[in-house]
Amino acid sequence: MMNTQNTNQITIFKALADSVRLDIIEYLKHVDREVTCGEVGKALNISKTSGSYHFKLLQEAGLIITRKEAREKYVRLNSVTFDKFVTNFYKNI
Amino acid sequence: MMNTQNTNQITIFKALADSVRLDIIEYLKHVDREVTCGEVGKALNISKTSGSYHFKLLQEAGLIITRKEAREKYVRLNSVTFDKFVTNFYKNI
DNA sequence: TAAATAGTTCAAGAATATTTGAACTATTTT
DNA sequence: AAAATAGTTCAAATATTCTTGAACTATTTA
Repeated sequence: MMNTQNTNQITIFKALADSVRLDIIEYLKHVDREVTCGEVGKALNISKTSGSYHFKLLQEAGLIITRKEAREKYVRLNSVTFDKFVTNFYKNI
Repeated sequence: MMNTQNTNQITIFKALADSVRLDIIEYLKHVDREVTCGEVGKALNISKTSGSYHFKLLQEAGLIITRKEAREKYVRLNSVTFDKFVTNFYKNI
């Protein structure tokens, strides 16, 4: 399996520069456990296709860790990357 | 004079999600003093118009402090905002 | 084994963001 | 006073990002 993770500052900032992805991150941070893409999508009202797109970008930026189990894909925040680059995370200040 | 500064997480991330603006920030961080837009533009090979656009976004995100003196506009990093939200800043990791 | 479920991929369309050049204001230099 | 310089604004062109639906793979359930 090839490594698709890209730990460039700009990749991370681009990944964070979208409200859908910030919603996802906020959700993952809040629940603080592994959840399926479907659960996140339902909770945040994101379509499957759009979710797939956004989870991919977050994963490529190294901001989430994903694991496929059978039909489902589990995601959780990658707190190593997240805490390294993101401080004072509040969606609204 | 109206306040155009917008301290939202997403505004900051969007401001950081562009290579021209990261170049500008890196430059300002490196020189560590007030410089004119013109100096930055020349050093980084950014056109006046494009520079004007990018400096505006950085200012609106609160990432730089600007001061107009006669013909020239001086800019410097706003380290309060920058240090609050950006840690481990290296353009390439 | 057929139907349902979870997620991906693709191409097209829509929305946003960036660049460009021309015209402009304001200031400084000649 | 004319020319040069520093920067801004605008609208048009271009580039990039995001959303959508259809078709797809793989797995699970009825």
